[in-house]
Amino acid sequence: MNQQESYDRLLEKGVRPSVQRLTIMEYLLTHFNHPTVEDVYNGLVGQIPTLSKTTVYNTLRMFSEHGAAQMITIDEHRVCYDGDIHPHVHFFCNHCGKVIDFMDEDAPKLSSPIVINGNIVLEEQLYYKGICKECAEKEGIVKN
Amino acid sequence: MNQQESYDRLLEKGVRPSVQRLTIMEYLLTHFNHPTVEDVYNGLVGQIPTLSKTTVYNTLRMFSEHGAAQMITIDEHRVCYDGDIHPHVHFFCNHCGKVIDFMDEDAPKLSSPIVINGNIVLEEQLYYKGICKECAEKEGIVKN
DNA sequence: TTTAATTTTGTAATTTTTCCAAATTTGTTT
DNA sequence: AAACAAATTTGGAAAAATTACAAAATTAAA
Repeated sequence: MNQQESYDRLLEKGVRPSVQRLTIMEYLLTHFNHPTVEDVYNGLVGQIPTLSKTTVYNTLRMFSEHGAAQMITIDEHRVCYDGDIHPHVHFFCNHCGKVIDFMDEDAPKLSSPIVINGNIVLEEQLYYKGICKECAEKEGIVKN
Repeated sequence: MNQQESYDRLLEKGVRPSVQRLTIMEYLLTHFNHPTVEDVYNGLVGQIPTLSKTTVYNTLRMFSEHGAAQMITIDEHRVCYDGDIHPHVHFFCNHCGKVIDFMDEDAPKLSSPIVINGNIVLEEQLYYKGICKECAEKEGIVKN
């Protein structure tokens, strides 16, 4: 499916490909539900039985360092990742812990590294927190 | 010092005051360096020798739920808190892990809860990541 | 096809955070 | 102020997430 795309993404971002790295990237490019390390591991250990959780940790962190994926730390409990590296806003539901994309909202887009008071800005993120539609309906909060 | 201010903040945000809560709020209002639970605990255990770390965890989380403090989760390792609840941008240094305020930058300000696609937005945060001035100079990256 | 370099693995350790029941404190009513 | 109820705090133990690290496996280079 997204093998080629995964490969391209790694090369483009200066990440040397390997079986594990390609597979993990492919997972990100077919699962845009902001998976955690646990999710990625569980999703791939059937395919790569020897896969180590450490590898998933290292690889995802490395992807984010190379800009090949986005690290999302809104949830105080777990880090999750996003294969979509276009600027977009994230919404975190305080009730169910789900992260959803707000594509249509204005997201800050950093064209190139900027310097503010001597501090080098490499990345910016905007997120919202609140109660998602499903939870709001379930809880009977029902706001429109 | 900030006793009165601490007291007012708690009342204003609907948090029932107690010795521990007042002391913790006072700590936040005199230490704007984005302290972690650990920092707050260490800073106060001299004053309140029986202070429990659990209390600090519970209290800070509760403050943020009541809007009496901001919870910051940029650092994947530890949550930190900000007694400054005015909208402002945070900058996180990838090298030293420090969080600094960017007061002059445009921060998104949520006037009242808004609803996007049925999702209720209660809070929004914008942050930058990069390399702080000190680290940049130390590392010889020196960009201007 | 050796040798070197990189990557992966797996276990153990560390760190952060939560759980929970007992103890304490606070507030209320008499 | 004494007794009672409610809320808060405490501390130790447990859970969850993440990292360290050295050995094993894989890949690249010579």
